[in-house]
Parts: sequence; structure tokens; C-alpha cells
Amino acid sequence: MEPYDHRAIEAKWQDYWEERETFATPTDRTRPKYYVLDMFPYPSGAGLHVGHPKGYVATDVVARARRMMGFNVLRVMGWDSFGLPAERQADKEGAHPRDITERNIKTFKLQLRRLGLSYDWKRELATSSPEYYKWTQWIFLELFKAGLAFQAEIPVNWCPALGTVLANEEVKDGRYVETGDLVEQRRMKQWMLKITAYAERLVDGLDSVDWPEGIKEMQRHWIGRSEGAVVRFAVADRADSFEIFTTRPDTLFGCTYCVLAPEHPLVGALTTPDQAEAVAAYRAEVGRRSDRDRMSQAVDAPKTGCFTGAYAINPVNGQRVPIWIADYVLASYGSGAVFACPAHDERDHAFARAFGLPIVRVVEGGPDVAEAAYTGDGPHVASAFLDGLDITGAKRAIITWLTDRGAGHGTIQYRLRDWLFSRQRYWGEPFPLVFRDDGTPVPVPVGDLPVALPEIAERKATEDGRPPLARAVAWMQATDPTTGLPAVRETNTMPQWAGSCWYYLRFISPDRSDVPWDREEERYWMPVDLYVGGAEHATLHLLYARFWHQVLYDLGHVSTPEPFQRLYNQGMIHATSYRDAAGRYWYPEEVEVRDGVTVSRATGVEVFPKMEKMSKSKYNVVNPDDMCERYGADAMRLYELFMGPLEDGALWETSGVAGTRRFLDRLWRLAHDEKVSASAVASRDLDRALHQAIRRVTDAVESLKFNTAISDMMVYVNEATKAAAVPAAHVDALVRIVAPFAPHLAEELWAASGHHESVTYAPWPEWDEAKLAVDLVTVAVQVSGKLRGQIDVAVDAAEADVLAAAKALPDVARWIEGKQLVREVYVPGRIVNLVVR
RNA sequence: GGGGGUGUGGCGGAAUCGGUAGACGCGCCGGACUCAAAAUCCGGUGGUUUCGCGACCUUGGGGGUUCGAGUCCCCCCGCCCCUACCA
Repeated sequence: MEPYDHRAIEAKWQDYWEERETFATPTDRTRPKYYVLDMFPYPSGAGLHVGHPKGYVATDVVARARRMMGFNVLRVMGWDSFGLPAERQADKEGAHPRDITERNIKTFKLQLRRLGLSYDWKRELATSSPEYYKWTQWIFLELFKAGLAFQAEIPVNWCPALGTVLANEEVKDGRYVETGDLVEQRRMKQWMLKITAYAERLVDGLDSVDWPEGIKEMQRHWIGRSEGAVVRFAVADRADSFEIFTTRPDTLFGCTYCVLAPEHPLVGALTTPDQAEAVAAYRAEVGRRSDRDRMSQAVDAPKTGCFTGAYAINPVNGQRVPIWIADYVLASYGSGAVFACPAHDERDHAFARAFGLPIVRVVEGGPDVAEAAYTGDGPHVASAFLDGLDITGAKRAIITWLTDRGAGHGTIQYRLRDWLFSRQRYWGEPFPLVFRDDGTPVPVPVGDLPVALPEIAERKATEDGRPPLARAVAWMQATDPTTGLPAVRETNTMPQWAGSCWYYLRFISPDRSDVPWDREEERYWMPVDLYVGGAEHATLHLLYARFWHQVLYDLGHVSTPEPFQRLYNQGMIHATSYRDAAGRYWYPEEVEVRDGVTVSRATGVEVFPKMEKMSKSKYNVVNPDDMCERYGADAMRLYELFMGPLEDGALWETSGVAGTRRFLDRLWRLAHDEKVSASAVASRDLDRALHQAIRRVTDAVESLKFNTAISDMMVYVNEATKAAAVPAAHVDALVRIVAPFAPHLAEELWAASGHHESVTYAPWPEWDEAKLAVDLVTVAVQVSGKLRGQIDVAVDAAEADVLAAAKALPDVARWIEGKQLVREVYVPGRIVNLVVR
């Protein structure tokens, strides 16, 4: 018998698949389809570590098994290749981001190829290619024409040192997280997408998809639908008024003051002269803190604020209440103003306590409202016509009252904000728009797309702070397609989220240059049946993509209301990192354990092991290429899924790969053993082990519980190894269920047993329910709930016989002797419990 | 503060309906092979106690329901992820 040489076998079959185009997407449309999709990666310079392929391996098993089950499978991979890191790397190396991106893609692709993933590489796409972003621009124009893209002057995070705008998540404590450069708020004209118009639909659509409840909940919270009322308060002694939003209009009679956001447009006008100085000082202080910093403060942070000197008239009772400004009221939510009812709102309560404002109870219940806000239900008091009603009744009554008098109305408010869609960077999609002299944006005709990214010498913002594309002076000069007059191009680019919003559609017909996707093919393949990726995309990518999809659906471009029918999040892989007291990280091979203490091998200084996310900077990454080299891609694939449930995080242990490798070695030996023959007859136990494994693996294709399915295959191989004879048909079925997990080895064994076609399209084995059945079962015998023995009985044995046999066991008789039997329980095939007193 | 998740041997994890807790793998221990080691193969492996048969304990902690609880109910504790004054 030849030894199992994983290097030769894996290289051989990877070449075979590539030459024969084994994984080309089938073209006949008579069979059922299965579209299984990985969240495509950003091709970073660091390459893959073993954490990345966990999801890819899982989807590969599903894809390969589904092919064998007779499905047409769409299994594809691409690159989310626009984005800032490539741009920064390019500046560092004096190269072009395109070249950096191409280089990184090449590395990623080689690493993925070594894992034997069954992608149809002819459908590969990259969001940064003009053939692709032509259609990203086209979708933007569809949004623009539908009135869902608009421009607004809004504050952005401007980093003067880098000459660029930064995303919110890149700024912390007023500094750029990577370099520590100061970031300031600057107002700039930005493109926005009206995602808020789809807020309701985005919430409702969640009910129709098969996603983890946690992710749905995160999206619901992000969208933040809340029902309430808008109420107009007049400013006393002035012609002005302002609107407030509240979810508790029933507590309006408990209003003792109002609060405007410091940025509220009315603040300047209504502040009285004697308060002007204090208000200006407070607003300046708040302005120094970014919105994000304000938000990141804990709820229990001390409340700050300032009285404006002005008063508002409470429309329900005509009372004059002071108007304050405070940063606990956010300008960007609702109308940027609230009425305060400190008796029944915790935030208002804290504020009232801090500034000595009155607290008036209007709902009965709870302890003294001078001590704490009461937010529970109860009969209303001191509320005129609301007295005696509960919250629901009072809300209904007050909204009717307000509506009748034109003082307010019921409404629904969303936390979701419109999507800031422009970036002042180079490496992104240019906007397909030109501006007339008067600033009117005009779409570039579809026939002229794509608007290609121009070449510029320096990819920095201009001296006067315009985006890098403003340096492409000639490129900027365009003509207005409607009038023929000169016009200038938009110099912002789209955010990285744009390309990933629709890539799953482009995979359907990536080669078509006349349409973004073929309509008939789209109807066949959509929706994505299984979408696997990290939970970190719960709110941004997955919400943006759903929004675009719903717009495309409304415009009649796609056939399904939701893009991703089933979503699954794979857990993150962690590894042990070692850090000394000074905070320096050490490589695992630099440390050792001496007398129970982990120390640096070289210096003897103590280091502290910790389980952390795999990261280059933490010196704890494990490279998949090393695993493929030492143990083989098949062993590595198995280990990735055997570690534990797919959705859980897990600690990487390279010794575990050695374990799955030993399993493959045993399988290899078994398949080559001469005890395997066409005439061999399997024992019932061996038969059952095989059919159990078939069943579990088949179920796992749906449930994604691969860890237990792999364990059942191990059980079979262990038993078959011990068996005297093994039928060839067993090995034949075994190889087929192993094939999705360890495809290279399976191909080799499949060929060795006389098959001339790839195992890829071999029929999936079926389990036989009869073979799973047992005729003799072991029944546990308990006395008063304690295990005292066990008996083997026929599955269909009569209860009386089983109980008699149980009582006859010496170890059981011992415990019931001299006692009174008060109850006898027999659960067929499982347990006997003899209760004594 | 809010939302979601989770807690089982030395470690990763099994346990379909409330029915023998610890499958499978890692690690460890013993044996075979070897001049020796590595690799490989075979066997053992929750804890305490016992020469042994066995007994007792054991699913984060405490209560409860039940003939029977890792699983159901109540209270408490720990850890992880997300979120952050959204009126």
C-alpha cells in the first residue's frame, strides 16, 4: 500500500479540477438550484489566516454535497477590492492602488486554491474593475432617478494631517485611530441615500427571512422604529415655535421644562441677552466634542446643560415652562427637541435633579418620584381629561386631543439615519454625474458608463480641501449630456459599502457587458439560499444590501423582495497570544513553560498567555499554507469544521489538525485493506454505523452541524478498522460522504476503486432506516433514580418481562430487598426505574 | 444602562421528546515496534474512596417541579459579543 501522500494527491486533483472545469456552473435549467454564497473578502496585504476559511470550508461542504444531491449549484468568489488600505499601502510603496490590489488578490486566490474550494472561478469579480463598477454606477443612477439620492451639507470627520475625511468608526476621542492625528468636524456637501424611506420595509422584511434572531434584533434596533407623537410648543412672548417628538405624550401634563439640542436652529433667536454668554459658552464646549464622543458617554454620565432664558407654552395646559439646551438631546434624532417629564423619564429626572427643576407626578405607582423616575404603568393623575386612564388609553386620548386642535399628531420615528454615501478618497467608484454651472447634478447617460477613475500623480486632497479627483483637471471637464454645455464632474467617490451591496447579483451573469445581470437567470438563481459570513456585518453591509435590493425590486429589476433567504454567521477563530508586562507580544515559538510559568525562551522574562482574535499584530496568526503543507488541505478543512459548532468561536490548536489527519490516515488504510471486498458481509453494528454517518452528514448539509457529522464518520472508520471484513459498497458510500469534507482524498480513493469520473457528481448515498434500527437494546436500571445496573432486552420486549429481568439483577435485588416497591417505571428501550420506600 | 449569547473532564466539545452525562477529537498515562528517539499502531483515561467488588460525588452556585433534570421553573454569580442618553 502506498502511503497517503497529501501533497501529491492535492496538487493532482486541484490541477484536474482546473483543467476539466469541474466546478463550472451548470447551464441546464431543469434541475433545482442552490445558491450558496460567502461574504467576499477585502484582499488585504496580510493574506489569509486559518480563521478566514472557516466559513468558506462550511459553504464548500454544502456546495459539494448539494451537487451530489442533484442540485445546480452557484458557488462563486470575488473581491471587495476598493478601499482605503490599498490606497495607503500604495502611498507607502509609491505604487498604484490597482497594482497593490492585484497583487493581494493573487495571493488570496492562491491560498484559496490550495484549500480545494469548489468555486466557479470563471465568475470571479472584483468591485474595483471598470466592468463591475460600471454597474455600481448604473444602480446609483437608478437610485438618483428614483429620488433616493440627494445632496446635503452635513458635518464630516475631517483629518487635516491626512487631507481626507474619515468614517465614524475610524475616529475615536477626536483622533484618527491608526495614527492619532487630530480630527475635526467640518461641514461639507455630501451625497446621501434616502434609506430612511425604506425603514418600515427593512423592519418588516426581516419576518420573511431565515436569519439568526440576534442579527434580526440588531437590525431592528438599528432601525429603531418607535411610535409616538409630534407636539408643537409655542415660544412664550415670541412668534416662534418648535416641534418635539415623544413616545410618552400621555405625560405631557407632567412637563416642567423643555430641552433643545445645543445645535437646534432656534437656540440663537430665543436666547435672552442675559443668558447669551452662558449659552454661547456651553455650545462652544459641546462643539469641541464630536457627536460620536457624546454618544459614547455612558447613560449615567453627569448631565450638563444651560438655560436659554426663554419659556415655552405647554399646549395641553397653557403652562409656561423654561427652555434649556443640553447635549443629552441629540440634534440628529426626531426634531432635536424634547419636552421633559422628570417624574416619568430617567434622563429628564437626572437632569432635573442636577439643575433643581420641579418634578410633577402624573402617573400613579412606584416609589416617590422625587427620588427616581417611575416609568411603569398606572392610572394618570393631575392630567385633566386623562385622569384615571392607563398609558395606552391616555396616549390614544391625548393624540386625538392634539390632532383635533392642530397641536400635534401621532407619528412613527426611526433611529435610522440617511446613509452618508460620499467619500473624499481616490480608490472608490466615481459618481456618474456632472454638474451644471448652477450646481444642478445631471446623470451621465448609461451608454457612457463607466465613468472611469482617472489617473492622478498624487492621491491627496487638494490644497483647498477638495477630494483627490479634483486634481484630475482635464477629467473633470465634461459636457452636460442634456444641453451640450460645459459641466464638471463630481469628485467624491462612493464608500466601500457600495460594491458589496449588489455583488451577489453580478455573479449571476458576470460576463454580460450589456446588462448588470440577465433577468431570466436572476429569476432562476435568486434569492441566495445560504449566505455565510461574520456577524460583524450585521447592521451595515446587510442593511445596505437589503436596502438596494428592495429598491431594485420596486423598480422591477429583481424578482425577490429580499436578497438573502438564509443567513448564517460563522464564529471567529481565536489563538493564544503571549504578552509580557511591558505589553510586547511574543511569538508562540519564542516562549516556553518553566516550572509552571510561561517565560520567554531567550530572556526568561514572564509572558502572559491570552486567548485573542487572530491578528498579525498579536503575533498569533496561523497560516493555512503551513497547515496544507504539513497535514494537507483535507485535514485542515476537517479540523476547521470539527472544532465545534460553526457559529461558535473556537481556540485554534494545531494538534487538532494532526487528529483529523490521523482520521484520514485510518480511512486511507481502510480503503486499501484487503479485507474490503464485494462479497464481504457487514455486521449489523457496522451497517448501523455507516447508515448513521450517512444520515448525520446528510442532515448537516441542512443544519450545518458538521462537528457531530464528522465524529460519526470517525466512529464508522474506527469500527470498520476493527472489523474482520468490510463490504466494498460500504467504502464506496463512505468515500462519497467524506468527499465534501476531504475532496482530494475522496477523489483519489474514488478513482482507485475503479471510477473514471470525478466524485463531484457521484450520486449522494441514502441511508436505510431499517439499518439504523436495533433489535437488542441496553436498558438502564435505576432504583429510586440511581443507576444500579443494565440489561439487554429486545426492543419490543413486554414491560412485565423487562421489569422482571431488572429485578432479577443481583445489584438491583440488593437495593430493593426488604423495601416496599411503590412505583415501577419502564420507558421502552431506555430505562427502568424501580421506586422503593 | 439596554439587547443577544453562553457556562458540561486537563482542553475543544457530544447528549433528538425530561430517561445510562462525558460520543468524537486533543492532551496525558501504559503497551507494541525501535539499538534509541520521533512517527505510527493498540489499550486506558471525570473526581473522591476501596486491595478488589463496589460506594459516594459530579454539567457555574442556590432553591423548586418530577419516579427521574445538563435539559423545565424561580433566584443568584461569571464570561463573551453587540449597543450606547434615540426622548
